[in-house]
Amino acid sequence: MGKKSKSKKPSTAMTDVEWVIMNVVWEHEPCAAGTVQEALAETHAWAYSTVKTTMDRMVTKGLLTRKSIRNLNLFSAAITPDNAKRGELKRLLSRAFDGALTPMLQFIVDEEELSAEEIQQLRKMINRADRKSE
Amino acid sequence: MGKKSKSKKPSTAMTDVEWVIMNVVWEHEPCAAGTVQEALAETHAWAYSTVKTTMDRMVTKGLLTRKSIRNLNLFSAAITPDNAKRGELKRLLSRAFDGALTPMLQFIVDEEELSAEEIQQLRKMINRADRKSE
DNA sequence: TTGACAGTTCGACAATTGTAGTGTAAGGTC
DNA sequence: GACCTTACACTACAATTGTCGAACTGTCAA
Repeated sequence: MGKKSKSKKPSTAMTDVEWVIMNVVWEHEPCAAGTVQEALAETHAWAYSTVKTTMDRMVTKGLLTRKSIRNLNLFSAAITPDNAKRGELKRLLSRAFDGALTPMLQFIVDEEELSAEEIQQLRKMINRADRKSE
Repeated sequence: MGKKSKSKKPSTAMTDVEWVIMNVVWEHEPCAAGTVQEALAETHAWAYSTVKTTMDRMVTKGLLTRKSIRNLNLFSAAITPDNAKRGELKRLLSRAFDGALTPMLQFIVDEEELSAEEIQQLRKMINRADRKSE
């Protein structure tokens, strides 16, 4: 079969806070809690312990993995960005669009008032996908 | 200006359970908690009080409105399906795609392996949107 | 009037989430 | 060796969420 075998893990749902942290981890992994906290200092004034606690919990949930070297904790993502996105998309799809993709696309196209440029790009994407799938 | 003035209310985020209930309310509003509970009996074995409590909380959150007649509570949605979808989409967008629409569309087109038919439909949507926006 | 019902209100409880303080162990610096 | 800085582990706590049971209250028919 030509299908890529994708997302096996249900990629546990993430809260907003977790997404914020996850995004930083993807960018810096493997990284310490302090690194993440500093990276977020501008946008989120979270105490070190807040970040750390959340990250520990994310390990428990299987969102991150931890590797301890001496007294240093290095965290890495346990799921890929694509996996996470896929999960999120799927959740949105089933909650709000009864699981059907086309209506969702319809909604976006109708509601989001795409700019001419966006439309252009989208058209290109489609052509590419089309060529690939035939 | 030509833009429709849309979504003013931030349409509070809804949990999964709330979405399930909301979907039923949209279909039956105005309706009693019992109606909702029955409608969901097949898919979710929730006790009446579970449904009722959740709906009461949704009123507090501004997701539903309540009108009491005697000892009957009739609930209605305080937000439209479109509003809710828009909110959800927006949240997804900012969490997972850094707020950018095109990358998200890109992701969907790439990852979701659209069928030839879906592609066809999408193409149609775009053409329509395109014509409208010029 | 008395049930049988449908619907209501209240309170409860465990789990999860958002947020952070505190005390402690490890490592580098003079 | 005495210190200071880091990063850690542990604990805490209020708010929100998912789930109900129990007890109370209108209604309507026998």
